[in-house]
Amino acid sequence: MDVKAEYPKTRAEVVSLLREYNITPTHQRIKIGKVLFTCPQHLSAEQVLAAVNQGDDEVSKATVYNTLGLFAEHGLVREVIVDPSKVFYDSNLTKHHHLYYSDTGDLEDIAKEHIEIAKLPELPEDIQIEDVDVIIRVHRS
Amino acid sequence: MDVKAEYPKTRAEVVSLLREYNITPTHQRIKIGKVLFTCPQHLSAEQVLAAVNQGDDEVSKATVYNTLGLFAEHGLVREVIVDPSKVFYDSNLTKHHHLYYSDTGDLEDIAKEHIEIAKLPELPEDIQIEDVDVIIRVHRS
DNA sequence: TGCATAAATAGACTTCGTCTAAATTATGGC
DNA sequence: GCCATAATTTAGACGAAGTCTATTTATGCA
Repeated sequence: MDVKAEYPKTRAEVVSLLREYNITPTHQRIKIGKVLFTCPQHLSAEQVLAAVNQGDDEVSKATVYNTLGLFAEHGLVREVIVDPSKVFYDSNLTKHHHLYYSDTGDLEDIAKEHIEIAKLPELPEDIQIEDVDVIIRVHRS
Repeated sequence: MDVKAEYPKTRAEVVSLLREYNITPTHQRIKIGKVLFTCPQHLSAEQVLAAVNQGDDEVSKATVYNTLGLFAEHGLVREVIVDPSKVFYDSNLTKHHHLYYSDTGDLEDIAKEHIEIAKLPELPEDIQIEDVDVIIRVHRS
């Protein structure tokens, strides 16, 4: 199920990843993909925008937001909603959970092996589960 | 551990609830408390602001935000971060989890009995857990 | 190459939330 | 009750994240 987890990804690898997920590879999308898939990480849209535009203005704000939304829709990145002020895009394609430091805003992965959900509620037939997010909110004492 | 779960709460009950949680009861805080504790519910700050100011302007925006933040700090309400565009304040004081309909934005409670977390990761000594949030994100098919 | 469609863009705009400095209200000592 | 002091509230300016619109540019297919 999990995608081949090799980082960083070359331009060609990003292109095939996009194709695999039915996303037409364009100049901008590849650029954004290369940033995201440097390593498994959590980036905000603003951070991606900044990273992509090192030096010259190459990709517009609208495109970054559109692209991240598109990637998330197609399952290429995961939206992580833990910070009330911004959403993070997670380029770790394996299933996992999150540890959030509310004092610093740091976000870390927790491998799925470390959390076991033994029971889930039964849901009506017509309901599709998108995700089961477990977020452990902590702070340093 | 769970607080007496009676809704709606009278003015006097809200006042003692505030006192119990070491919050000086003021006119505005009581008014906001009465809105929140009408029943167990999820309200955004904007919704609380609107509810409190039915008719005349009685409580300012700044006070609503300050008060909700204060209530959350003291454990009187719980901040629920599921919607990237706003935070919900949950007046259900019992432990529970959440079901979020990403298509409609609806948020429902899941009683803690329906989800069992069998294993949690070990965390460093100096880390305090604030909350373990489980959010099931769904949509109607 | 030409045409139709998809994608990208600048920048105005919206929304949620924060901040500041002033005004109001409560509190405690006398 | 009266004053000093502290706590709370306030209006409205401000900020940040994200959306929208109208236009331009790129892409792909015949």
